[in-house]
Amino acid sequence: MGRGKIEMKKIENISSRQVTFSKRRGGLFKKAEELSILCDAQVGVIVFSSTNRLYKFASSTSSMEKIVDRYNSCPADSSEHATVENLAEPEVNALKDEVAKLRLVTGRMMGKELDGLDFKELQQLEHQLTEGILSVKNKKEQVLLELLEKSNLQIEELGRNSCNHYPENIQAARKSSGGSSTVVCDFDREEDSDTSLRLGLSVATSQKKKVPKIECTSNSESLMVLD
Amino acid sequence: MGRGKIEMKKIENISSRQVTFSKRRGGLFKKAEELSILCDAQVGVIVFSSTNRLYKFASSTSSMEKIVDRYNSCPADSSEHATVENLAEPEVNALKDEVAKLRLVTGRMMGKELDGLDFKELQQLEHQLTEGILSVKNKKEQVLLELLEKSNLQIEELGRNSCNHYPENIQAARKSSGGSSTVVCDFDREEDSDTSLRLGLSVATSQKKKVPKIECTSNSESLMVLD
DNA sequence: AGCTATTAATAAAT
DNA sequence: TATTTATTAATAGCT
Repeated sequence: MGRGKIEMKKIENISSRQVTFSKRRGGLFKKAEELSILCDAQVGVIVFSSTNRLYKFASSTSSMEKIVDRYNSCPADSSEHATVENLAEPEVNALKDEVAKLRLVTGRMMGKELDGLDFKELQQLEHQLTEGILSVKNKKEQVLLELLEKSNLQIEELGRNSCNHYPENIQAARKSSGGSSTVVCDFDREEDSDTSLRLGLSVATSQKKKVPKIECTSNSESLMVLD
Repeated sequence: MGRGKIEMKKIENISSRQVTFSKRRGGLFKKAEELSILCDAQVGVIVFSSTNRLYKFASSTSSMEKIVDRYNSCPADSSEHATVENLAEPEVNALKDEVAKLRLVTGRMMGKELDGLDFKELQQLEHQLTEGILSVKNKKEQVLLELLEKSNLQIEELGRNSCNHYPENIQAARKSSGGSSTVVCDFDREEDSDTSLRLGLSVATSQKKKVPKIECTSNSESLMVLD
């Protein structure tokens, strides 16, 4: 597409290589922008020249940081290189679509990828989150009450085994365990190793890739891990 | 560069948008590869389709991970090859696992499947949801302010075109558009055809395919401005 | 998925 | 380095 074809190999003449680099870089970024506009896609392009200089493009509604974050939160991709395509398997495609959709949902619930949502959709999302919080708070209360009950039984047990020391405390504890009395505690301090992993909430704050196998608190093997 | 020019704006017809997406994505990746070969550059391209699927290209002597790492720490060099990507058959199983995990996560964020979480995990989940809500609220505010700005420009325009009727209203509107005045509206009524689709919140069902094209933005007749 | 008429990108020249 | 122009390359609309 010029005065003649050129071989697809590194251009040895340095100055013409630099000229071609400038032109084609511009062309590539233009193509990237057109793709993002025409097809409503989020596109990021990173180029390091042979002189180690950085050039980048990010589609206008986004930023390279956002795109890289999103990329980092998508470890299992379809990875179609310029070689063989495995574009068959409708089942696989359906699964990939499902994964992409679910990723988007979790991302949005964590407050990411909100661009492009209109007001009503944001309102609905907020409503969803509010309901989620309510359920979580109720569950927390339930868990706490169960813990309290267990503790009180233990106390009662101990008290019984040690010849009735502190009978009045047992009574007080027992009383509070049943009703809807206000429960206060200080679980909020987050020494925080990485519960998010065990919770399955891998937020992908940029360049997390390694999973350093962190053990945190209690037991609950029933949790799933997003890795 | 086809049978005719096309406007540079989002292609509304879904199937032709998908066709164009495929073709141009291929073209973009090809251009990226040519640039990397001809000019000895390191090139990475990340594309998220409007259906939220990830596609990427990394120049053959590199990998996206390396490129992103290099991007994240810019003043660095290094330019040697690395790992190759290979996709296997148990890919399907991996995808199924992924879907299951993501379903669990979204379910939990919507307040379901909370059994088995301990107190600390619930606390963390609640924290996550709270942050999500905060982001959503901020986004909502931003969207509203943009709508308000648009409305006020429109009002100003109308006022100008109709020989200065109601000049005092124009002033009031103009005044409120700049600051952080409280904005109240009633978007909550949900005649709702299927916002969940565009929101990406249709989690469990998965067999929805139609996209009913909901328009809710811009016109903003339902916005009310106080003070 | 393939097939052309066209437009767009660009190699070489200036 | 910017502009011009002859060619090749990409692709929009069809099928």
